[in-house]
Amino acid sequence: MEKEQVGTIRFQIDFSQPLYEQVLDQVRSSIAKGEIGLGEKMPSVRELAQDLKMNPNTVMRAYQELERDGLTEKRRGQGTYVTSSPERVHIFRRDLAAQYINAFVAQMESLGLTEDDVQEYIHQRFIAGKGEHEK
Amino acid sequence: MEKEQVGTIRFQIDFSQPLYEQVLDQVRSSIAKGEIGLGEKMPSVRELAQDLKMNPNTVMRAYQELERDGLTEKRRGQGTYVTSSPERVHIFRRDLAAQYINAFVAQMESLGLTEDDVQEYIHQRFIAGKGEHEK
DNA sequence: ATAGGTGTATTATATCACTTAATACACTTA
DNA sequence: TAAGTGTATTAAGTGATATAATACACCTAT
Repeated sequence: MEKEQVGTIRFQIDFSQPLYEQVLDQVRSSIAKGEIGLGEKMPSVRELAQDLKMNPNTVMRAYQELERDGLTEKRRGQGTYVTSSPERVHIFRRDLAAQYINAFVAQMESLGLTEDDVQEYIHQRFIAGKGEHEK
Repeated sequence: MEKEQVGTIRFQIDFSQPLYEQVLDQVRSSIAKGEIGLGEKMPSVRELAQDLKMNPNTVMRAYQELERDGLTEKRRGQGTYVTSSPERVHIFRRDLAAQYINAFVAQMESLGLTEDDVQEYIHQRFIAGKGEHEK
């Protein structure tokens, strides 16, 4: 697993998934968790591409999706900035969470599991995940 | 969405995901929910391929994965049968559920959500899903 | 004005996963 | 023997992903 720190953002890139998708997910996560501050300047397309050893077009694809998410804003000739609106981040988090949950519940139902089963599993899983940091 | 009934199994095939994966998931679900009985005979590779309008090789790929799951057994020259072992089905359901949950919890944590957030969301989602049948 | 940094667009090329098609073989049952 | 099983092989086509090489319009600092 490639581990790279670019500005405020930590990246772990591998080849299990499309590169643009990994960049997208990890920047989304950094913004959602507040690891990158609101209004902060993002690395330029070329800079990030060079640091992550990938093509500028690939990074571009992730950046365009971030703007569609409402998480970033482009300023012509200047660069890309994290949105200054806490609401935008909140809305994004809520929407994506809903999307993840729908998919997850569908998976659970396809296995014939009930809500109680799921709640219990989730609880166990969160307990198990305690204290696991930077493994 | 293509809707096909083949023997005891209902299929809904589209082009959003790999075909072999959709076949795999839907047969897994049918077995996990007990919609196909233990020991029951599966449609032959060629028959299912014809009914679902896809290539036998594609169906084969799904069938081989099903056997690796421990959900089916092949009898040379005869056909493919659902396993007669309830334990196998149980183990499969538990393992796959754990896998789904790990991925899901990772997604939730990447959005900075806590266990309480998740439990509440799940609860709401299950309530919302009540009464939605055969839409 | 110029140089260098922004995001963006285009064209070409390469690779890989997925899918289909056409056969062929060994096995089992009627 | 004939028909139906799973399986294997080879060839071909398609689309998503990624890279490479350029080019352009915009902004800012020198």
